[in-house]
Amino acid sequence: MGRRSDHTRGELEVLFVTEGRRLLAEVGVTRFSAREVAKKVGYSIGTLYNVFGSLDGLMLAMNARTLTLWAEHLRARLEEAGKGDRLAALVRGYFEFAADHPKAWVAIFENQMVDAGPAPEWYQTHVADIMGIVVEEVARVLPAASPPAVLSLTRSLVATVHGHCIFTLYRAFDMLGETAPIYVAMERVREAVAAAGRSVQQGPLTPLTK
Amino acid sequence: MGRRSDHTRGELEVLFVTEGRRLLAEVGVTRFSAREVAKKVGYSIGTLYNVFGSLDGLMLAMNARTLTLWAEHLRARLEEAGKGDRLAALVRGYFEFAADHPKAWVAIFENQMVDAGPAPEWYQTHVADIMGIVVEEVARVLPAASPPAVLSLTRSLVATVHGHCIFTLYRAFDMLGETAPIYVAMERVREAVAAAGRSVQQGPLTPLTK
DNA sequence: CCTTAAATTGAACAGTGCTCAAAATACTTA
DNA sequence: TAAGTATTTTGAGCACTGTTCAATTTAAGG
Repeated sequence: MGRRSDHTRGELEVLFVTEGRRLLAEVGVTRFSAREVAKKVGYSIGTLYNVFGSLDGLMLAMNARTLTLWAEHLRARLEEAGKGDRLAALVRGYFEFAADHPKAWVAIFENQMVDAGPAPEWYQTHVADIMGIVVEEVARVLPAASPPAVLSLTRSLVATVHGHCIFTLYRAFDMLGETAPIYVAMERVREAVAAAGRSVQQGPLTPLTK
Repeated sequence: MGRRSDHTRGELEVLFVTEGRRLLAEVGVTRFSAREVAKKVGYSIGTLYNVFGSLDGLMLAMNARTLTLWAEHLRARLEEAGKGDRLAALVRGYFEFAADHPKAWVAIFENQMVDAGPAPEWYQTHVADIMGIVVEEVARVLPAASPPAVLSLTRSLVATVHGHCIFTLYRAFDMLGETAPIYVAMERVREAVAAAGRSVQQGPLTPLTK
């Protein structure tokens, strides 16, 4: 059927994503170039567009790979933590991965445009996988909490950690003094979990959803 | 001296920034075009580059204007709050402004690149102004806290609210259920302030900086 | 009016994402 | 093996981008 003998379609995808992520890590999302990726892989731009449809398509595939690596990192940190403070391990894993792959990490979020439609289902699967890791640990810490409450709290905890993480990476508001952001984020998480624990055992004074 | 009689340099800056922000609000940061701005204002690209030096220069000027409007919005909300819950007013103001000017708001943060140097001082002034608003209110709620503790807590509170705000705007993790993000963010802020209040009155059990 | 200095211009350059007729390749059938 | 068919692969071409800078236009001074 005319495919070049040396690579199947699936191998091609991997090639483009791998080399694309290498370039992304070098130059960042703004100076990223599909042409450059194609050149490094040794195929033409046309082939890249046949495989991914658009730059956004390639970006999505690369971000999915990043999400997979991120999930692996989190699971590894959890394994290390064992029966210790597993939530702290997750927070540390969040920060560590962002610090180790800053350009790839911000690409995940910067690509999410404000008015872009929802991501395709296969991509949302990757997101759900990572969130599932956190949900599981939050549920473990709050065994008496209802599943919706666990989901809501998880979302809030991730948002909290994300805010601290992104401010650290962007060096925003450094004028407010050099604090240990991981430690501070963990404090916020502990407080939120403690508050949720109280409202679970004595009935919610203030409901989590308004 | 050869300036076109109808506009001084300062007026030109305002013209470009105003029209630029209009375009930004329409098309967002990714499809923004300096040429388009110049065309709408009625000057050539060359003039735009004489005034701002680069696209980043124009972007910075536009973001500075956004920060000013944001600060005005926050102060207005504070005035409304009077002696009520002023921190809640700030959280509401944070979310409201982001929701009302989504494209301009994300531009403030997306433009902050990972490896870009620090912003020029005149720009940092605008950032410091907004942070000053929050610092003042945090200090008001925790009169016994030391200034460094107030700064550190402020940074953490803003990061927390920012995380919830950006997740809402990006519709990230919507699969975890539809919660009221403003309310949840306010819960996190209340918990953090309460915890800080406790550690102030009975001496910090765990120091804020590690 | 002529000189001088500043402001304004826009063609030109190197790059981008993206398309799609044509070429190259492989598989199938005779 | 040769011809025919189906599928990849290609890359010039299009419309755009940010950026530069010699040339032009404009205004002020003498």
